[in-house]
Amino acid sequence: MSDFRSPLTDHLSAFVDLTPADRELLHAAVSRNVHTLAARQDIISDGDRPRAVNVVLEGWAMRYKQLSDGRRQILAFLIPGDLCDANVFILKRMDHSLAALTALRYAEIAQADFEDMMAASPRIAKALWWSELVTVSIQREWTTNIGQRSAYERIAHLFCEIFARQQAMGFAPADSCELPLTQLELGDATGLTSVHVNRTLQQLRKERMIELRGRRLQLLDPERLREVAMFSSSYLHLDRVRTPAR
Amino acid sequence: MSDFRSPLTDHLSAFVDLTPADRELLHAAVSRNVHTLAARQDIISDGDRPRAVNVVLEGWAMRYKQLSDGRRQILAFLIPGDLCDANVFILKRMDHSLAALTALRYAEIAQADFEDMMAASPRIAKALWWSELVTVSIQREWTTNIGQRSAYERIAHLFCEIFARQQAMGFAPADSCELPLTQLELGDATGLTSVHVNRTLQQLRKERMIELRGRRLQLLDPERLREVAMFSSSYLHLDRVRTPAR
DNA sequence: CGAAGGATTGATTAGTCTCAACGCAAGTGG
DNA sequence: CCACTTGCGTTGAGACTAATCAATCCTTCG
Repeated sequence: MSDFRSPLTDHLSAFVDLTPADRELLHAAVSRNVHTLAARQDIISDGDRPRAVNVVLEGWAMRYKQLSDGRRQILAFLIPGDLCDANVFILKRMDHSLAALTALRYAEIAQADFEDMMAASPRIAKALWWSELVTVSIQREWTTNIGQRSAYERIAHLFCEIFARQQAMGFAPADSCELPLTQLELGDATGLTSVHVNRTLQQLRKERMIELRGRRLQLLDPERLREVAMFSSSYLHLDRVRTPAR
Repeated sequence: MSDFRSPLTDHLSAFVDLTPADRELLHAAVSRNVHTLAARQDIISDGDRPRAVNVVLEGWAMRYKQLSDGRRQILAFLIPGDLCDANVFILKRMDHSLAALTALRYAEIAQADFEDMMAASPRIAKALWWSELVTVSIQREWTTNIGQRSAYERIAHLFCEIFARQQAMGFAPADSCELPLTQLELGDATGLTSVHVNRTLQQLRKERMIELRGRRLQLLDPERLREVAMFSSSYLHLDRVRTPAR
């Protein structure tokens, strides 16, 4: 029975085979200090001293930066299983904020627990670093997305990524996935206005590539979507390493 | 006499106090395997298997991504002392490329040496992670820069960053620094065409904020430049302020 | 001296933003 | 249960930023 599954173990399993002991460790770490938060509340704000490693358990969160004149850039979407900032302790202050996008459940892992866990299991340590490196890789892809692609390609690319990540976590049945974002949020993530996001979505719909109802994204033609987005999932590094689980 | 100074020790000293033993370790790591490369040559290409941690010793390098249709996004500029990708070994394939922008001297640190060094000195380990976290932080700022700022603000911001980083390393006398980049490269870094970069530079010049001759950038009015760029150096996490090079 | 890469300029166009209004659905308080 | 509010999506017109295309000019360098 109890095999200690959690979003975190599922997330890390995309990269390494965890032993039952690993799972137990991770489960414990993620159970000690669980919080809930309403949508739109900050988990931690720009300028704060980092307290802990946060792990999303339920709901979506985001990383964002606000310019002095109010413009906001969303830097990342965090879905269940995602970690925020392994090793943030090293930095004295947050240079951006984390906030709940939906009602959120998340766990805080204290610095000491985090370090103990990495010391206790080389597999966990490796998986955590993998997760961290993937985060950076995604950030680079976002820079490229915003810097080089047109609005149309950009939204298509974001959708491919969001779908691929949820699929990797095993919670994307068939060709659809959750998308609990407003058009304003999509705009702040892609460097577009919500008005233009709206028109771009209409075009994607008209061309029968996507359907968007409620908080669900339906990919009607994933192949063509990936093509117009020039999407290749390699930057997500979803290649499993099979280390003999002992 | 030999106090084992190198661009790498200078870089890491922006964050921690290194002991003489630390410096010696770092110096050794960076001396074992030094390469030179002509401008425009790849150090390592997208899709390659990561070999080693690279450290820039002389000249500038860049991190970039190329879309399938040829568009290129420059993701980062690397100056002497900068490390490329601590722990890349964990990933199987590069998801972007590294290339020399100018004639380049760089060192390769083998995986084993890198890990030994981190194990041998907690200060070095911490400093290396600091460096890694700052890299990510800069990447997030670039996303924000491209996503939210106008061409004018964007170029101004990039210049502020380039200047601040060189100043932190102690090789920016007064209000000027190196800028060995073509307008095309500036464009690929900021998501603009070289033509528009050219016009934006003219405006910055006309307004007496910068001067740009040869491969040098002169800040005529750093204060105002920072203001229009909405630049705050906090994301560089230069917690320790360097004393000017002697 | 000629070639080549880079910078500059001009004219035109495309893509995205701005502003402003309106529609619709869900939630709230009386 | 209705009137009101609020948040989000949609639409239109017009303005403006940045891209495109195409020369031309400079500089550097072999």
